[in-house]
Amino acid sequence: MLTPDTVRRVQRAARTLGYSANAFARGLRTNRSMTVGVLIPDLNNPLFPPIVRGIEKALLSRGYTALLANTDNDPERETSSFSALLARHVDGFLVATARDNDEILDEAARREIPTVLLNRANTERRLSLVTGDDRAGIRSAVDHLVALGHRRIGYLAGPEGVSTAEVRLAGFRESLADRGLATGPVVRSGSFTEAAGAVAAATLLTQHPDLTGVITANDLIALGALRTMQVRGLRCPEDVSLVGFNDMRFADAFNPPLTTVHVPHEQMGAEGARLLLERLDDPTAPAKSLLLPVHLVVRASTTAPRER
Amino acid sequence: MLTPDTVRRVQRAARTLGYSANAFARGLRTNRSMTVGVLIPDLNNPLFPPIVRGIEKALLSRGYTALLANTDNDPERETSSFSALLARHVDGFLVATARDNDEILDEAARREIPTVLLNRANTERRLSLVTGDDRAGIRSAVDHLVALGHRRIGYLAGPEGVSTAEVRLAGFRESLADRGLATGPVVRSGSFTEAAGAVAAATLLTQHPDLTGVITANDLIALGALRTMQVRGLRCPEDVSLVGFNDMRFADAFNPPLTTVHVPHEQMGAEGARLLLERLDDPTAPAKSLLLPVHLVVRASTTAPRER
DNA sequence: CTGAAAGCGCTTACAG
DNA sequence: CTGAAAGCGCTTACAG
Repeated sequence: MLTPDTVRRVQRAARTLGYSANAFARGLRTNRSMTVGVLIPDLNNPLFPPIVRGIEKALLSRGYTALLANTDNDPERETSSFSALLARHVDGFLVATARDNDEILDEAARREIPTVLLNRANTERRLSLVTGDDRAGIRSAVDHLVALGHRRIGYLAGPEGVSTAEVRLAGFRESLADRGLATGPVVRSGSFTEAAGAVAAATLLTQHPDLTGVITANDLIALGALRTMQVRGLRCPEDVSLVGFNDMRFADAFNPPLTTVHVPHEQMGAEGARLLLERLDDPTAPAKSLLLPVHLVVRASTTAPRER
Repeated sequence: MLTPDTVRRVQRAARTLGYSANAFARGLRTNRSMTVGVLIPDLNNPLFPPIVRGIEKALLSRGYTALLANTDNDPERETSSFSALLARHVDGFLVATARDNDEILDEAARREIPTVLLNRANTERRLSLVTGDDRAGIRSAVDHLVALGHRRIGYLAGPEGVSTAEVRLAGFRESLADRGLATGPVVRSGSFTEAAGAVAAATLLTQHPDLTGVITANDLIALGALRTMQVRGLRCPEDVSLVGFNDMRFADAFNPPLTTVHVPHEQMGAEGARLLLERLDDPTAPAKSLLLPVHLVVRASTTAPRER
């Protein structure tokens, strides 16, 4: 018979000696690793570190550790990182890589590993996910420009086949239609990067020199557009007003500070982790979609259109 | 007797069936996890994602996986993350958290877990490390301002007890002395952040309104200084020239684009991982210090001092 | 309620 | 050279 006192003394001894159960032996026996795989497409994009932070905070309190893999938007690295995580017996996945028709999602489903999507919409699968309300975000950007008096508004879209790009583009078209405005010109940026955004902006501004406002699918594309405008001697916002998306870190330090749609990324990570923990606790829990509210942050890159 | 052909067929079958050895069982037996713990002080600081990327690239090819922990510069989270990594039997540590007198380093040494420091100098321990050549970097910043004609140069230092802060500050004082200039005024920023940098810049510029040039211990502090100058109606570079450190992502997008010292962070991560792999392959390998070359990138935040 | 025993899936030292 | 056996350190089903 162990007295409570004995229990306490043993626990204290264990602590002072730095004992902790061997994770290998435990995992081998229980088939659980207390580990979650996190797939991030581009850690250098400032939108992702806050997501990772939210994830880590939510997992840590429950004794889980995040295994982070940065795929650099490279399908091959995505596959090999995914395999490495599988081999380490992660209990679940948080997936922020954004390609549609993703075979890693099929594989996770086949192995019945709980998976939650972050910052990307669902495809046909029944997976839990957390996104910002992209449609409402783009709508607030359109409303802002229209309220300032803009009527000729262009759009720099994200790459094809990426769900956030598609939702935001659809939101742009809908919002203009709802306002009774003709569909503005759209140019796709080849990727969510500054370089691709600069190229796309050059095309858009050359083909449509009459535009007074441009909305972009994310802040990096907006930054590329700023650069293109500068090269061409176009002033922002006097000649063209510009709106970004994400309110990523440093968007307020650009020249000019960028009007953009704020997305609560740290919360996104935390909520995603929480949804995953629910599934880990109860594998029969139903899939959920969480849509986080977003809001426009008005800075100096937008103003009323110049008279022409 | 297994023919080579049989071997091949078995291997193929294993591959198609998706077999991979159970990592728990292997770890239990071999006491190796093929896993490396990475401690990062602040993933939201753009200097760290490239380091992580370099680490991951170098580890992946050798079959190791990085377990990333972001400590938010919080000693408590550092300790708990470190314990979580220990419990997962990481084979080694890459440590970029920068507090001096770090008990986690003692603990790693006690357990004989190979450890490499990134972006921070050694304390008394005999550990391998990789840093940028901070001294030379600050010297190039001083030389640049002096060559432009500046004589009254101030310095915004990093927080006390952080090795990079101390080395760069010493470099500033040395460089001025070597140039035969009086030591310029120094104000410490409470942390390597924009907010703390803004506060420190306010103090420096109030106490020394005659300064024509300011060098900062990192780009975030410089960004805070830019903000303070803007609030006070001081123009950069016309009134005060400003130099950052790190050449972090987006330093070229600031207003004005920041003159700063470029540090090869991705290479830093990769070299650090390589040093760690050396130790893992041969625990008797001697400790090495790697000093990576840096260079000044001149942008629009520095110019010749105004006549007064 | 308690304690001994089996077994998770590997690797490796050892017998044949 | 080959193959069977032991054992890593846990957890848990089971006998007492």
